[in-house]
Amino acid sequence: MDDLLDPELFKALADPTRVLLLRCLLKCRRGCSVSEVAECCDVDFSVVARHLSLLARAGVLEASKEGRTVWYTPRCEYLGETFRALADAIDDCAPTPATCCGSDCCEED
Amino acid sequence: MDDLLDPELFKALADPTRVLLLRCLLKCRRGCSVSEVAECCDVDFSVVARHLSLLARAGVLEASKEGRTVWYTPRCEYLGETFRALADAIDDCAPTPATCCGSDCCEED
DNA sequence: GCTATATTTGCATCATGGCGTCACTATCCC
DNA sequence: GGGATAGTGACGCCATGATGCAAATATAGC
Repeated sequence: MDDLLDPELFKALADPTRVLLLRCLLKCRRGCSVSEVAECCDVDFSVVARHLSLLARAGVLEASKEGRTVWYTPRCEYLGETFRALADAIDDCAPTPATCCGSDCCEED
Repeated sequence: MDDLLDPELFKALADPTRVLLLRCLLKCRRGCSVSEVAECCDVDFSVVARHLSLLARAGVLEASKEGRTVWYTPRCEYLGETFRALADAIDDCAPTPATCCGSDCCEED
């Protein structure tokens, strides 16, 4: 759980522009170059390039350079697994019949 | 998918302090007051109160006032469902055999 | 080498967000 | 009512981050 609730991943997905770009790439169902993705929204090209680079660094996208162009692809498998594991972990914390750890409930491991 | 990839939810989970508080509440497996949660970390009490309020506004926590104290509980069911639906939606976008929409791949609905 | 194309990087600007302090409100107990 | 406790709200400070522009880098084709 402590690994799954990773602020860094959420930070990458916390910006509307980045989410827009990711949605674009997900719908695309194939690798897209920076130039292609940049057509999704009307921010500057350099901004798109930076956002994609950040998403790749966060593990959301995979980047593969081919000549002058960089192809970005969503890491669907990783993302799917991560969010599903997170969902499972959260479910495990669901309100069972009064399972309370008492006053030490706030200790970190 | 467009609803599931919600920057607002991710924004709420993008701060390390907030994630710490949420982890605390998840481990707790019961409602906690602001004061209790505030013992998790060493930021100011008012900061914790603000973070919890924000998490509640984002749908991550549920708040219920009882006298002077406010009890915060993680919305496990909502969160579990949301992340699982997100995982499913992402899986659906996984690289099937060369399913490409051509040059219009970046259109928004 | 020269030029065009694809992307990255540096810089300045501006907005957002996290934090602490303090004042305020609400509620409980005497 | 008066004092203590629980939480909220209003500021100001500071760090981070999103953006656009322009220069720099990398690579392909000639």
